[in-house]
Amino acid sequence: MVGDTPHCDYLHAHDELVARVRRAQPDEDLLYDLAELYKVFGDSTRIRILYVLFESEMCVCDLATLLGMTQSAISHQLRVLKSAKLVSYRREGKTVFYSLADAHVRSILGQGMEHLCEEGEEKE
Amino acid sequence: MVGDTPHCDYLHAHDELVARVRRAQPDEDLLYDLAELYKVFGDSTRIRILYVLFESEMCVCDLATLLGMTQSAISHQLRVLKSAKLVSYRREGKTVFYSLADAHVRSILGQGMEHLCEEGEEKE
DNA sequence: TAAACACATGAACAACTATTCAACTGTTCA
DNA sequence: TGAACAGTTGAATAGTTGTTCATGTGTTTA
Repeated sequence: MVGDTPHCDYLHAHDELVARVRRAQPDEDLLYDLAELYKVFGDSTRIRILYVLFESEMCVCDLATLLGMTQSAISHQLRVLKSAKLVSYRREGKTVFYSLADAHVRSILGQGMEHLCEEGEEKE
Repeated sequence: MVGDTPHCDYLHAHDELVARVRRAQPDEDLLYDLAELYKVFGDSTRIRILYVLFESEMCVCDLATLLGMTQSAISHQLRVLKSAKLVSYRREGKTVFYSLADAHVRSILGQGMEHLCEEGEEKE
């Protein structure tokens, strides 16, 4: 799958650097899982759901109404959020209430928002 | 595009909540951009690139060697990272060195990793 | 100037993903 | 029990995306 990798002429000059960096890399599987986690945040429907739940727990139907989408679409996305452990839920009769799973979700969203809002300010 | 949205029977009972939450929502475009930002993190090749740059600035060729991929693939992904302002670069002769753009990138990666590593511990 | 090198880019293809539609749970209440 | 409701799920489809291959750009050096 890898084939012949490129090889810049002065790579040997960087050999030590490359080796050091390689040793410092986290486990490949961990990085894969990390990407999978961010992939979950990388959809505007899911982000909107998270931001609604940021304010209050809510049932599927109200979420659908609020976001102007079908229950089915919302439910599919909640499934993704649930399996990434970003939301939790409780059942109350026919209704299922979803809420944010933990504080990490809030802080991840916060960091991302900060990055967005500070763009264009830091070059001088 | 929206069609008829669902409407659970007791929605009227939640009207106030729904209205309050709706007012608290960030601008739709902002949430879209936020999702776009996370989408950039949501690919294992790009995550691996970021984690390499976490350790040291590096040229495209060394990145390709380190990750066992073609220059072209890396270059395409660097383009994505660049336009999301997650990496910056400097030219030195024929070579282009890439590095992490700012501290946000580090802290976003850190939060994500924390979330991953704490999974399974918080249920009791 | 021409060749060699590091990198960027456009088109094409394969793999993935979000939404829709239809059918299916599980709960309530008449 | 059975109808109505809230939510879930599977299959299908349209849209998106990552990699590859071929080519193009910009820099160095012979």
